[in-house]
Amino acid sequence: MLIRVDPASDVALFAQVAASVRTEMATGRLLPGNRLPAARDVAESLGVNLHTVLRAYQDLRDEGLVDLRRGRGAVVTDRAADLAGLHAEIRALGERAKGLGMSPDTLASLVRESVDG
Amino acid sequence: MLIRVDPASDVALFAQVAASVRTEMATGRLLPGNRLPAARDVAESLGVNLHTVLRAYQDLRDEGLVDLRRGRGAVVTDRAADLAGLHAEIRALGERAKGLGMSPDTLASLVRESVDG
DNA sequence: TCGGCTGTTATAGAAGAACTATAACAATCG
DNA sequence: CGATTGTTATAGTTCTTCTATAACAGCCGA
Repeated sequence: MLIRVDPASDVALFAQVAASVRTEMATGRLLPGNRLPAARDVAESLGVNLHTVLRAYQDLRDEGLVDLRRGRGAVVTDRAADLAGLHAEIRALGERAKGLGMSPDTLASLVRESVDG
Repeated sequence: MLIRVDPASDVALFAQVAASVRTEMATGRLLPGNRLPAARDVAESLGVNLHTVLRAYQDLRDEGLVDLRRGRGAVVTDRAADLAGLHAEIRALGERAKGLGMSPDTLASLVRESVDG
């Protein structure tokens, strides 16, 4: 479970945590049934507050990617497999964009509007 | 030039303006050499502040998508064609994600990490 | 050249989001 | 029971966003 965070990024900390987890799911390093590390552990290892990590976990729950229960932790749901199914396509797009020198923001913005538009 | 803005969105207003412009580029409705509407006009028609629109224009400039000069306005650069080149692929990915009931945030997050990762 | 249009810069304030800190609570599990 | 885990509550600080106003400086057409 690799969770990276860049305090200098313009992306909010909690969003970076959630993004890290999603990527772990998409790449198959985090499978349905697996449990995420305890929020308190992640918070300590990243040097951020407990609530920052919990906010990320709750976002993932709202997306249906994890089940949250006190005492039990955060468990990856079957829906996480959907992310893995898109991984190859996403990676191909990312490589093309990178080859054009396109910024992450630019591509992410286009993709976002492409989904809700 | 369609520039939409949703005050209730969690995406910042200036980011929504920039996203609208990028989408116009990607779909070919805004071509290299075209001039963007004056920031003051956009601000008035959207009911937002001049600076909010200018922040969007400056982000687009930082991405190399427009040239900004006082008195002349914001002119679309050749790099905007790169966006159009990715349009079909982005649209296909967006449709697949939409079919899975995936949120714009989820997909945009995965794509963002796929570029900088 | 003049006048209007354009982005640029400066300043300031209000509002909201993000992050932190602490603490108590409640479900789960060994 | 006791440790672990997410949940909720409260509060305060910091940062970003958005607004408002005003003056400035480059560009262009008449």
